[in-house]
Amino acid sequence: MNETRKYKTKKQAPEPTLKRLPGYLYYLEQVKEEGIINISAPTIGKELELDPTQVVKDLAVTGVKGKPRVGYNTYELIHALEDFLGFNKINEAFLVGAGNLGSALMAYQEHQSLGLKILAAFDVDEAKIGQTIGGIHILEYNKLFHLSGRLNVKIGILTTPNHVAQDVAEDLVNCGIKAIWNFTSAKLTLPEKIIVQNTSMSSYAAVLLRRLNDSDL
Amino acid sequence: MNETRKYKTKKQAPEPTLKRLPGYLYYLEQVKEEGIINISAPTIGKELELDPTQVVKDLAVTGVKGKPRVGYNTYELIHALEDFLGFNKINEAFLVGAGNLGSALMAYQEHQSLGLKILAAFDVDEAKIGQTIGGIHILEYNKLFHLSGRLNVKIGILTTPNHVAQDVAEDLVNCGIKAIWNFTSAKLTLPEKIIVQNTSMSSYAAVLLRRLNDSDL
DNA sequence: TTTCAATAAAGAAAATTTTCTTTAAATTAT
DNA sequence: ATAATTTAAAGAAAATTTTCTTTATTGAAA
Repeated sequence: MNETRKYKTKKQAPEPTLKRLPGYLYYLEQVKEEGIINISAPTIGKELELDPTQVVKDLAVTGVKGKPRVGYNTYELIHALEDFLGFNKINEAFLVGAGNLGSALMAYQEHQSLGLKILAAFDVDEAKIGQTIGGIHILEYNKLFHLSGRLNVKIGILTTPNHVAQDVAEDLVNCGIKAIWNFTSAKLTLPEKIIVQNTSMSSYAAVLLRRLNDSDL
Repeated sequence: MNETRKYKTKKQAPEPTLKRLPGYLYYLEQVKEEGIINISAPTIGKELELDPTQVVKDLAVTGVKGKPRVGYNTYELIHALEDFLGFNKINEAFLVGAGNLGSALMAYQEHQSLGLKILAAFDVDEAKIGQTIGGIHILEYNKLFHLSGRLNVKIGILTTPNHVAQDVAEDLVNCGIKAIWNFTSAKLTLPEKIIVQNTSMSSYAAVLLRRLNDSDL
């Protein structure tokens, strides 16, 4: 038994579960549109091609209880999921690196449904500074340090070239950023407390291409 | 024992391994730049914060053999990885949905290092048709059917709105597409043989936001 | 040479995640 | 009311992935 963790030992949800949760949320929103009030785990599982017990276990992390013979309350479940994931509050973020991928993410409106609000973007390229993409201003990189002092932004979106990623990440940490969404290929070495979410396109491409090459001999 | 698979039972690499491989590749390219000819698994592991035996197991899928006391040949390993992942050949793709995310991916040059070549993009929006982004032409959606007859494109990149994703995916399959890189939130129901790689930003956001909310109580 | 140390490879163990079973609860039909 | 059926929840088993051990090979040093 871990004495130091006697309280607050709500063992955090496993990553595979977390990754599936937005899928449930998206599906449930469709279901709600159809006016369905209650939905069972087997029904959800059938639609999303998941084991029904897996669905039950996944949804259990939100704390919502389903009723036997009835299922879950659609509305309650949606809210619990949004709540659990933090999608229904405004999660402010800074973005660094307004290149192709960066400006894409700025323009990508869908972030809003994740409650993600990019307050400002930063770049060192004079040509980009002053521009506005998707309603987000691109500011001079150095402004990051001033702005972060006034605002309490916790999320940094990293879309710089790989070779400056580590330096920028360290700057972000010094600016009080708690979590970094890393879109670069660089392996970031940062204090343990910092949450790093690596989202490298190449990982996905790797799986896709390999499976494809596997399939045709 | 599975008699039907006596030959060709090169059990395919596990997905976690595949997802790590591009990381090795990126790191090894840096190492090569520094003129380092041989590198050991423990060294790689230290840099990438991975267990050394995990590194050995991961790299073993490429078939490259390392030498005790010496390590792997950097050059050989890079090529084996590129080969294994299919990054060093041209993987032609069509993209459907030239919205924010779609045009971002078109502009995103880094795909080239994955050997991914987007031959053309398709959209139904008159305003977008005829435009060129990142050197890729946006064509009328219906042209997809003509073009696919002449070309032998196997990869489809799906960046449409969610509500048309299923229909477009089916069209792509009918056009001979073998693998779909799905950036939408829709759950695609397609023939089993079709390889679907779901890459939903919201899954990543979910993990990031949850971990962040976990950390500050 | 001969010994020693570092390391890849192969196999075993541990941890994690998914799937399977059982149990209990709740609604509907008889 | 009562029984039957569906379903969530909890626990067990299985599968997968990661980490740990052991073994054997290779190059360097004595």
